Amino acid sequence: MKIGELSKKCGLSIDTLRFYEKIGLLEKPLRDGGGHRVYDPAIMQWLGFLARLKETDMPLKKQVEYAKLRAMGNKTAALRRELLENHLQELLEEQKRLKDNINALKTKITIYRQIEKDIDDDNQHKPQPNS
Amino acid sequence: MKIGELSKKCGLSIDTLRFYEKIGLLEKPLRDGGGHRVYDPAIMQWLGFLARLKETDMPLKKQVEYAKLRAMGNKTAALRRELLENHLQELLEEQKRLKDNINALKTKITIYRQIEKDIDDDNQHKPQPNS
DNA sequence: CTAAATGCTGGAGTATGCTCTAGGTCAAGG
DNA sequence: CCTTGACCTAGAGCATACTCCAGCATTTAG
Repeated sequence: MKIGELSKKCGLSIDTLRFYEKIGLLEKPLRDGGGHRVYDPAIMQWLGFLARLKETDMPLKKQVEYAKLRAMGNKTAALRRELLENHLQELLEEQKRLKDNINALKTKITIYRQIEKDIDDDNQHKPQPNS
Repeated sequence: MKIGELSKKCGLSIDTLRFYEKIGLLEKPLRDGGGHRVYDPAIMQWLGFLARLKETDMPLKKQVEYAKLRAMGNKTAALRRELLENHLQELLEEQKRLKDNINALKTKITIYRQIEKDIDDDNQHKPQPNS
């Protein structure tokens, strides 16, 4: 699979794929006779996992850290698990913050509804000048 | 209240306060004889609200949009409510995504525990070379 | 065989959200 | 009076995560 095809399949731009390779998130793929990258289809699994990490806003640096451990094989499983557990902790805290913020926002919106209602009430008492 | 004091009270750096003023997130404060900014303590409420929006990753552009409406008075209450309701929608979606990602991460971590266990089991059968 | 499409590299550019610097001015204590 | 600390402006610089560009090589369809 060449880079254009992979790009279409995984939804990342060609530039992004090359960028990810440059920063060490993707292993350097084999090259064909003309020097073009040739990807093993198995890279899709990895890209899918990276997409998960990305969706949770894990910074690229941490993703790269993870990738480096992964490249070292099964013996780094414990370290990788720790890294993911730390990240999970952060996500759980984020979830808590998000809940709080959603509640605060709902309250604020309720207040706005009240303001709008008050204005309406006011208009009923004092009809507008142009009416 | 001068900028240094406000900075300490609200937790934003002096530079950030000036930056927020520049982009229109904070109204231009009065100045004293020497041209130094003098803030009304009421600004703390506004900064508190902005902190909420920031915590939910509302981009500064949107915050500025909100600030502009706010500066126009109560007649923009409905528009501001809409803006907040849109943002709330996004947060609810974010909450859903976060939940999914947390579950996926938990699964992944469980898999790692299994790998670690397998390695351990393996070591029991084939004691290490250096033992 | 050739033209269009695809790929290559290195490096510059972009957007966001600050953060820092240079080169001053202003205010308060010793 | 003079030093020190807080403040001022305009503009440069930084981290993150891409995104685009120039200029050239390779591949593929007709």
